[in-house]
Amino acid sequence: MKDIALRAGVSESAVSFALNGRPGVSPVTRERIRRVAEQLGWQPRAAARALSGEGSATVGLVLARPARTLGVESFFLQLVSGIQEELSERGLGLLFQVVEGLDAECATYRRWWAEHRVDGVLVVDPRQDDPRPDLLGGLGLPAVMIGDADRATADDESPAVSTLGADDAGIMAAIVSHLHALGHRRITHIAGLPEFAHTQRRIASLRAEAARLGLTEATSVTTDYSDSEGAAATRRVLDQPQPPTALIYDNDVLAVAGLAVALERGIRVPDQLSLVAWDDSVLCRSVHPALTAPLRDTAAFGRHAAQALTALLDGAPAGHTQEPLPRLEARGSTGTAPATAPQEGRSGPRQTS
Amino acid sequence: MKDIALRAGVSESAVSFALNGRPGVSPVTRERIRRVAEQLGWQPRAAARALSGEGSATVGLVLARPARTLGVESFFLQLVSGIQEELSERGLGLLFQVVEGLDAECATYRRWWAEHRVDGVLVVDPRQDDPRPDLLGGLGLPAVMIGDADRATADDESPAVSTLGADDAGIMAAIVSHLHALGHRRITHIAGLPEFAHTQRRIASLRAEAARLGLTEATSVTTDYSDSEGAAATRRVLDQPQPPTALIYDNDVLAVAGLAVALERGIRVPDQLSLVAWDDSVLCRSVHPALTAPLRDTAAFGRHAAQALTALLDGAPAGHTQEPLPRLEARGSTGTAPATAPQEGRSGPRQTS
DNA sequence: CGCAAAGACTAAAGCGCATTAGCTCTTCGC
DNA sequence: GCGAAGAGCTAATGCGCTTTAGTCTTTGCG
Repeated sequence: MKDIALRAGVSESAVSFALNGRPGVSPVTRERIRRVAEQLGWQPRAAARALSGEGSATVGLVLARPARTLGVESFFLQLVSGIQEELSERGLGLLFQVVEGLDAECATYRRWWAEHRVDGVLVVDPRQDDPRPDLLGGLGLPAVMIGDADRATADDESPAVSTLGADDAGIMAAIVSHLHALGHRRITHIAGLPEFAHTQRRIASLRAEAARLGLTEATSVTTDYSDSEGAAATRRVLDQPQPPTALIYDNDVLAVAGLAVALERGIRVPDQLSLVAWDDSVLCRSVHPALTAPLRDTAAFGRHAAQALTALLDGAPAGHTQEPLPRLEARGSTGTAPATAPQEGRSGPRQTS
Repeated sequence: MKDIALRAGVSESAVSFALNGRPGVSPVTRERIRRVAEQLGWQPRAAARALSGEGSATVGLVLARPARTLGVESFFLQLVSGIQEELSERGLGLLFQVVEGLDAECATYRRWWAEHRVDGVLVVDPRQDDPRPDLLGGLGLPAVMIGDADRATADDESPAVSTLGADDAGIMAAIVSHLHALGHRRITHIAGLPEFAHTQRRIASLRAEAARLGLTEATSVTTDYSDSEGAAATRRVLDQPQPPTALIYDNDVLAVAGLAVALERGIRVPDQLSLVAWDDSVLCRSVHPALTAPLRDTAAFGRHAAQALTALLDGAPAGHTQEPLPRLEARGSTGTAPATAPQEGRSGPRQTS
């Protein structure tokens, strides 16, 4: 910067003014300085900038999931990819951290805050009684809860925390309607981790929809999102005396694992059993039969989250944004329910080809 | 820090010395300062630290893949997870960026370097005639090429660039041996992007192994790693007059897509066709039949990469590390080759159940 | 014509830490 | 007993940028 000032024959302050669009330099001087800076390929040093008032030009994202379930869902990289699109435009960096649990996640926020390493954070996997909005609100660290949050908390206490909602209820309604229209009356929902708020919302939505449609046999079982628990839960459910004719899985991995169990048992999909995956992904399209799934635009979701955060960083008040309802793409894994003979024993599990 | 100095009754310098383990303070004073600092929950501000000589305590990782193939492989998140384990211990942050292409990737390195935003970078997907080692070497930005690199370049020009090699040749040899032992004589390799160095190495290794074993029909076709190209390539290969009896896929997504094609055509796996996936993942274990795959410890791979980088940051000379050869896990997708009747027309494709 | 106000620019302070030079007091060696 | 050495600490400087408080010049207007 000193160089630029020297070569342009002005003071360092003038350079700073010129390059940051501040008033105090004539248009002609400004242009001259701009040219010199560009010629020298100058870029402000991030640390210096951060030290003198500006933020760190970085937002944080921490992923707290057991290692076992990491890296299986397409969801996160898609989300991050969308987040980046928005952040890059604003010249913001993304500080990324993978940790084991919630405590470590909170510790990470505290550290980032203390070190002034990030200007804000994006928070995923909202939970029931989530301590994070309060924590972040208390620290005054701008944040966006991705995938909704307890509204009660969000409203009162933490004006720095925005929320971005996915329409879990709407999606669940669409799925259940789809299955109901195909004649399914016994539906089981293989859900994810019970401590996640969206898991609870989905479970509640299933119950509500079932009530609305008069379905008496619509239940949810929770898993840890891992393939092994997905397979185990599927086995358990299919072993019931009156197994369901349709299964709803909370993510693609669970669904694929479930599909494998069905194939392994010689159960024909979708003739004998219909499957729905909550998240669409390459996975859902790759397996045979392809899995019916809601077509969420995850990258857009990430983009919107990043937008909500940048708005917050610009001083806008915290708010709530709702994602539009995605379309449910019917694929090969869902079909008309098998003829409902009252004595269902024969079409149950254990049909080894 | 001023606070700490005040409360401990010493100067700021003493605090700095004490907290950074520098000589110049008595043990008892040091302990007192430590206690006060802890009590106040003090953390050095990252920007200030970076400004005064220290590095930015951050390393960068940029992912340059077409959006289509993003977020499908478990590989990356696993890798990142391993990287983090190592970095966290050293208090280093990970700045993460997703871009569309190689040019954007290089631009990102330049910007990070100019802004002093990172102390070093981890580079994935080495390519043929890769411009990145030279670029990074030229900038003097410490870097680790993950998954080997052109040794020629690495040796001479860029003393700041280490390489971490995966034993592609060894894995390919193991796979081919496995298939050969099962009686397979016609093998096709559905590879990834041809511009990646490891793709070329795998192709070359297949050729070498085939020559060694006297296989005349061992070929490779390249794809962009996407499920659609994986499926398309599989169809094309199976449509040949003398289709192969075994397919080797360069990642899990390709393999799963290929498996779906086989199932769709009613080709029994592994009775009529054996499949091998290069990367193991939940995916490979979830589908039915489960896919034979080499059990690479991807998290360890990431850990080692991070270790190589921290070594570099500590001033160690650049070097090359080699990952151990992973074990090939035989699963349901590989079996003995179908009886090789000279007239093979019947067991070809188009067997609709 | 004189004075105020606006415009263009510079000097200097400060952000929070690390570091170097310097200062004081004790201890040791001869 | 006196100088040197060293331990324990403080004062001051600098990192590269932003920003505030000026300085100087020009312009407008009564």
